[in-house]
This record gives sequence, structure tokens and C-alpha cells, in this order.
Amino acid sequence: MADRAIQGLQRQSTDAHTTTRIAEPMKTRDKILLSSLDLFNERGERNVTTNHIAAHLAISPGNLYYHFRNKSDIIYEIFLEYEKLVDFYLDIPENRPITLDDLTFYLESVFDGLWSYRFFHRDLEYLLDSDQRLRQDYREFTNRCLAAISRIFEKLAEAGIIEPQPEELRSAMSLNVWLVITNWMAFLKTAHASEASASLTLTELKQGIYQVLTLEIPYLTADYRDQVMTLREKYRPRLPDSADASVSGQGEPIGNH
Amino acid sequence: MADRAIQGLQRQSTDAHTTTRIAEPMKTRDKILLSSLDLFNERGERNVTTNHIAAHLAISPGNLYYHFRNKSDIIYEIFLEYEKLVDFYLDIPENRPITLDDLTFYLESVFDGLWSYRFFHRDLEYLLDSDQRLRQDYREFTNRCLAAISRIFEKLAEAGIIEPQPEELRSAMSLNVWLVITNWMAFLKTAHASEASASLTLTELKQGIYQVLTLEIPYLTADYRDQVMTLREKYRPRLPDSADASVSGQGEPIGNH
DNA sequence: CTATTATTAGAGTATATACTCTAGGTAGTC
DNA sequence: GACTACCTAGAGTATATACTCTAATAATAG
Repeated sequence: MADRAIQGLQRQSTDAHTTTRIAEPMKTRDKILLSSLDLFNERGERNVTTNHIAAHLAISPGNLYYHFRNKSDIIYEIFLEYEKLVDFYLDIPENRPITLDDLTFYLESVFDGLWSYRFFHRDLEYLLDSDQRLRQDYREFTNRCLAAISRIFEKLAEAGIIEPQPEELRSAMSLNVWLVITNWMAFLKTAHASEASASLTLTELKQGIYQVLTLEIPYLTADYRDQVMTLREKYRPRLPDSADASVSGQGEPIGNH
Repeated sequence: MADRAIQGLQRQSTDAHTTTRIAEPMKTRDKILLSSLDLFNERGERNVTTNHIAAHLAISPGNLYYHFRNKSDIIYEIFLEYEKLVDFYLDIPENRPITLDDLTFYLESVFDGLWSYRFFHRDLEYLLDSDQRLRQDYREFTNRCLAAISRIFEKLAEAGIIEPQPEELRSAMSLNVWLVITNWMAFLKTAHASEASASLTLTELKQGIYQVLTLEIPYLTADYRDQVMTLREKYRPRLPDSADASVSGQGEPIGNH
């Protein structure tokens, strides 16, 4: 599921085989996007130059600039993929009630997406300052996400999983959920004693789900309380103090490749 | 209260008048720190070079580098001020019960501090990657803050303002409060349609308090529920959709100077 | 086969950035 | 008035960064 991020790009190239028997090599443009995403995630957008990207792909800078006008352009295209992915995940089915499995899927998916494009939230403010188009799109994206979260709360109430809440409280809660989700990765990286990218574990990443479910505890109905608490327990950190969890690298490390 | 940030620095210079009648001019070192903080906050650390700082103060680069070994050094010193300020704010009195006024003070203070040093959280990950000393200190700082928040919850329960919670839930809640607080500014800036620094209003900044209090609602005791809800109401945004609040610049704009 | 279009290499460039180095001032002290 | 410690100016530099330009090479269409 974590590989979902690159499906869109991979599909474009594998769909396009025409005469050759073997799968056509990936288009340069797509390779640039993929490598950029990898490098951005691994080293941070700020530490990755267009020359680095070209060198990493063993192509010339001129070639890179033939495909993209500038660095912002690359980032914008990557954002569009991110946006598409999250929009896909947060598509709420309106023809049936929501289940706990749905909730699990939403949470797992969103954190996977966050991981796949983790460079984005790291340098968000700078990126939005450098590209008005991105700023506008991101703003709308945020609003869609907030609306989706709110709608999930609404449907959870309809399904009798949580108590129904007035619109006003629900939107404030949705905003809190959004803040916790989007800040979780940054917290993990900054709470670590060693360098950021090195030692993130799946356990830690998924502890974000634990935090989100913590927000919902007081609103659970008696019927579902135990089930949700059990679900939450699965994501519970093993060490008591989350910020000290870094001293021993428990859990499976997450690779970048 | 928002000016608290620079008190430490200002005191150092005004305390030091010796022979002259008029207040001695501020030491160059302190001027560098103050200007750096201003510029970082206004334009983002990434967009401010040491040459910019020197030029802004009308001093030579050599002069700047006489006082600081490098840019990281300046940032580290600023962090120490930030740390000192927040530690001062979050000093929990252990000899008396906590009151709602205390809570208000903590919230107002923390958001003021966040505002005064807002550049810091914006580029946090990069800054920690560039300076291991800062990483270590920030990690401990985070842990102190989390402990303080948790202690506040504990004392709120002792005072009968919220229901007591098991240690485990309390620390998860504290972490959520921390995530909401530290991410609030970033949300505001990115939710805006125009450039980030331009149009932040006090109303919006303080809406962060509204969000934090939202987290506590379900845990309020019957005795205090109304009081806290009234307090929360003071920080409520006027427009329904927070992310759309930017279209009309309501509230008093916050200046940078 | 030819003309056109798409793609690529690679050298090059203007600007910026963090930082150094030398020389010279200033202020207090004996 | 000379000695010393502190402070400052300003020119300079090595490196990096985003990006351009030209010419050459593939791919495709007619």
C-alpha cells in the first residue's frame, strides 16, 4: 500500500507499450519525477538541487530543463500526484454506512500517503511562498481534506460508532485531527536524537493512528467503545514515553528505496 | 506580553550602563540576535543570509562573523532565548491548586511565544539536521513541554476542572495538545490565499487556543464546563470555515516590528 | 528518404551564499 | 603614552545553485 504513491506514474509508462515486446523504459519526464520525490524525501527538498537530480539519473541538466521549466514545476507535479492519491483515499462512499474497517483504511492510507510524500509537509511554507499556483491548490486540498474528515465523523455517528456532535464541534475536531496528522511526521523526526531520516520505524509512524484515535475516545458509543479501543491498542507505542522511544530502535525500520 | 521575547536581550544591554548618563547603545552581538530574529520571522530563515543580516544592521560581514562563528550559531542562541521564555511560562506552581486563570495564562503565553519565534518551527527539521547540539537541546525541550502539559492536566484534575485520567491517556492527550499548538501557525500560514506573513490576524492566532480547548471539552467536569466553554467562546473564529477566513481580513493585523 | 519534431548532452553563466583575512581603529590600563 | 584586548570594515573567495544555449542525435510523419 505504501507503494501506491508511484502507481500513477508507473501506469503511464507501462500502459504505453506499443510495438516492443518488453516493457518500454520509463519516460525521462517520469523518471525525473520519481527520482525527485525519492531525493526530496530522503534529503529534504532544500538539500536537493536540480543538478543533483540530473546527476542521480545520469542525465544532463539541459535534459532536465527540457522537461521542466524549473524546480517549482517538478514539485508542483509531484503535489498533483499526492493530491490525487489522497483524494482517492478519502473518497467517502455515500451509498452505505461506514464501518470500523473503513476507518482503519482511511487512517492507514493517509499515513502511508504522508510517508510517501513526506518531504512536502516538511518544507510546506517555503514551497507555498515560491509558487502561488501551489498555494492556491494546496489551500483547496486542505479544505477538501477537512471536509472529508468531518464527513467521516458524521458517518461514524450515523453508524452509531461515535455520538453525534453539533456541526461546530465536529469541524473544530476535524481541524484538530488534521493538525495531528500533518504534524505527526515532523514530531517523530524532531523527537529523534539522531538524524531525522535514519531510524524511523513503522511502529512509530503508525503511532500517529494511536494519536488520532485518542482524539475520538470520549465520543465513542458504548456499543463500539471496546472495539475501537482494541483497534487503538494495536498502534500503541511499546515504550511509555514516545519521545524517548528513539534510544532503542525497536520496530521494523522503514526503507526509502 | 508579546514583547517578552526580547526582554532577555534588552535587559543585558540596559543593565550595563556604567558611566554615561544616557542608556548605552545595545551591544552589537545583541543587535545581531534581534535583527536575525526579526528577519527570520518575517522572511523565513531560509531566505535570510548572514549578509542580509549584516546589511540590515549596516555592519560588515566580518563584524558579524567576529561575534558568531556561523549562521547556526546565531540560530542556536535565539533558540536558547526561546527555550528560556517557554520554560519560564510553563513553570507550574506546585504550592497551590491551578485555576482557570492559570490555564488562560499558559495558553496565551505559549501562543505569544510561538509567535515571537515563529521562524523556528517553520524550518525546524532543517535546523535540527544542521546542528546536532540544537537537535539534542530541542529534544529535551520537547520532553519538558510535554511533561508540563501533562502536569497541567493533572493539576486541572486535582482542581476539579477536568475529570482525572489515567497516566497513559493523559500523556497521549498532552502529545496531541503539543501537536496542535506547534502546528497551528503553519496551518494558518498555509491556509491563507495570499502570502504567509502578510495578513495574519490576532483573531486567527488566538483561534489556536480555541482548538486546544476543543480537545479538553469532553473531559470537563460539570462544575466548570460552562466556565471553560465561555472561555473557549472568546477565541472562537467569527467566520464558520476557518480556512476561508482569509478572504476578509477581519481582526487586528499583527505587525512584525 | 526527407523533413520535421522531440529529445539529449554538456559546456557555460550570472548570481548568491557562507565565510575568511588583513588591516586598522577604540577603549581602558598602567 | 604605550600596551593590550576588544571590535569593526571591507575586500575577497571557494563553492553552489538555478538555469541557458547550442549543437547534435533520435524518432516520427509524409
